[in-house]
Amino acid sequence: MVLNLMTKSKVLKELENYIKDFNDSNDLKLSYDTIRIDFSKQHKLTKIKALGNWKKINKSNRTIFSGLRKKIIDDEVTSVYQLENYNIFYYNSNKDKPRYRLATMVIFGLKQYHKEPIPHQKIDEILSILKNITSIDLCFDMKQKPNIDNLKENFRVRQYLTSEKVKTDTYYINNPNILMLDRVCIYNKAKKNDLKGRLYRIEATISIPNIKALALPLYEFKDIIKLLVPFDNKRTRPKDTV
DNA sequence: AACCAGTTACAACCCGGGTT
DNA sequence: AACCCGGGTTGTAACTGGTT
Repeated sequence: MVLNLMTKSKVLKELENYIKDFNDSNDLKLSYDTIRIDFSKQHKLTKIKALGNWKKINKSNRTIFSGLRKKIIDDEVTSVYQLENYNIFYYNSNKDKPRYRLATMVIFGLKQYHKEPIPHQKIDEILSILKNITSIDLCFDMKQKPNIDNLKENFRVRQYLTSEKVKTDTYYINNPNILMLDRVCIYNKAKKNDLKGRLYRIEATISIPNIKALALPLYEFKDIIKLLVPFDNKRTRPKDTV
């Protein structure tokens, strides 16, 4: 199958414009790092497979599954495939048992400093086929150390412990009680990716029930960021944003 | 600009058989 | 038995073009 030249997919363009408008009018810098798309494989899979070489991933590979960032997915995932060496995966689901036709595409690592990003054309190709976005991760990067104590006054915050019960500087709000804002994660990005200097990331997982009526809880996310970062008086944005 | 009818595109649905 | 996937059909939203 010959891939024709594709223009940027409509859904991605609309999402980017939506975020850009918010950023411009709020003097903020939010970026999307992850895109997830639930889809039915029927009539879609042949086109998806034609995009390149898909490798089957052993389900016991924990690092891959943590990359998918979904709670309790083990039970509903039957198999995982990766597109070449890109951060592009789809996992087959058994949620619609006994039909086994649902899958979720996950494209992540779109806002990175230590690694070449996924070619934008690949993302466009996928979205031109699937024509939907089910959820995204938005992130806000900064050099200041986030003020977790301040956040604790307003939300139930959990500190991530390793399997040996060692405390880390990763924190979660697993249930922010905000419509469409499923989860917030705050972590030391520099440490995670072995970067020089200081870099912290605030990340929000946002579900998109209807891509045609795009309405993201961005003001709510901004309020959470404000709790974590001392804002400058004259500007609405932290001084040393990345 | 508003209306409608016919057409197109695609998601949703059921079926059934292949593979692990 | 659990998993995987294509064929075929149907419902419907989006688009097209002609008429008032």
